[in-house]
Amino acid sequence: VPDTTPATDLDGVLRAHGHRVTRQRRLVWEALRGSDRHLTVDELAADLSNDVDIASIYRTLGLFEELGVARVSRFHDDGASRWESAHPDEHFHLVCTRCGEVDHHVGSLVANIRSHLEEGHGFEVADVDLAVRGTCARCRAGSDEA
Amino acid sequence: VPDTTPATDLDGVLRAHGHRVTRQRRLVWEALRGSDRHLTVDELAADLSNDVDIASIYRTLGLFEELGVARVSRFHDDGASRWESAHPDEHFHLVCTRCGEVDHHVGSLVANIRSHLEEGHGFEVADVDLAVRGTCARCRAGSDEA
DNA sequence: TTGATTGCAAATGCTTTGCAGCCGC
DNA sequence: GCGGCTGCAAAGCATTTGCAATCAA
Repeated sequence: VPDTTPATDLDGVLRAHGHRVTRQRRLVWEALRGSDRHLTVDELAADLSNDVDIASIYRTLGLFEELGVARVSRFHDDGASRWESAHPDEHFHLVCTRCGEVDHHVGSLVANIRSHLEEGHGFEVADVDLAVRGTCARCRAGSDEA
Repeated sequence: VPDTTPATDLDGVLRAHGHRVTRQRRLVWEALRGSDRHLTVDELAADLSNDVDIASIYRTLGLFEELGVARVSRFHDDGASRWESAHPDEHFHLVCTRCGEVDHHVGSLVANIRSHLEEGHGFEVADVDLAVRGTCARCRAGSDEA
């Protein structure tokens, strides 16, 4: 299910902030958008192995995050960050500890959290990062993927 | 505000699972419980510098997590894990990106998330990890801590 | 042309691991 | 005494950084 995100005009965003449009940035962007999964830097590097150096991938992802077009999470305990292109709908992550799958769950929940905190506690919410670990329906049904 | 957590019988928990009670495990446990903050391993190591080797701190924390008496989070983007003794009330973390403080927010929200997912989606929830980044009320009031 | 950006390689920092000696049981 | 634990030092990995060459504007 590639091309999850509505077409973001990467070139425009870059130029609007005074950054240059480079082949590498376009490639990283396409790799991010072309996947429906959360990608580790290693996975991105594998995709782009001969085209973009891993150091540039890191720098590019950092820039994308700054520009608000990409998002990181660290919900796996293997120490590796996972990236996705920024999604317009706020969502949270369902992490299955059995099969490793990470699903998005879109709903009003994140908005509820925001307003709850803004109104009740004077906390100005910038970013809600909600990860739920557990066992997904598929894994619960079939005992495992033996 | 030390001693946040109700007295957990560490010795009992360890023995119940066939682990040995050692001086180091007691010391790490006291250091964890004696702080109201989330501690990095470095901070723990500083507290216990001449008493417990850092490798043993890592191993001990891993064991504590397995036993359910300690909890890790990685909501700071500095790559360092932060530990706290397991709290009986489910809560989520308010991370102020201005002053770095991490507050707990206890409420029904986590329970809501649980039931929402269990009932609606067949997802068996093991662990809810909710981090909200933003600016705390104190930092919003006084411009900064200059 | 010019300075932002890249590639390469070295370095950093957190965390893990192998192993000999130690200590709880 | 036995086997689990610890300390020490040496890896392991993900990520960052210095620097000369490259390329977008």
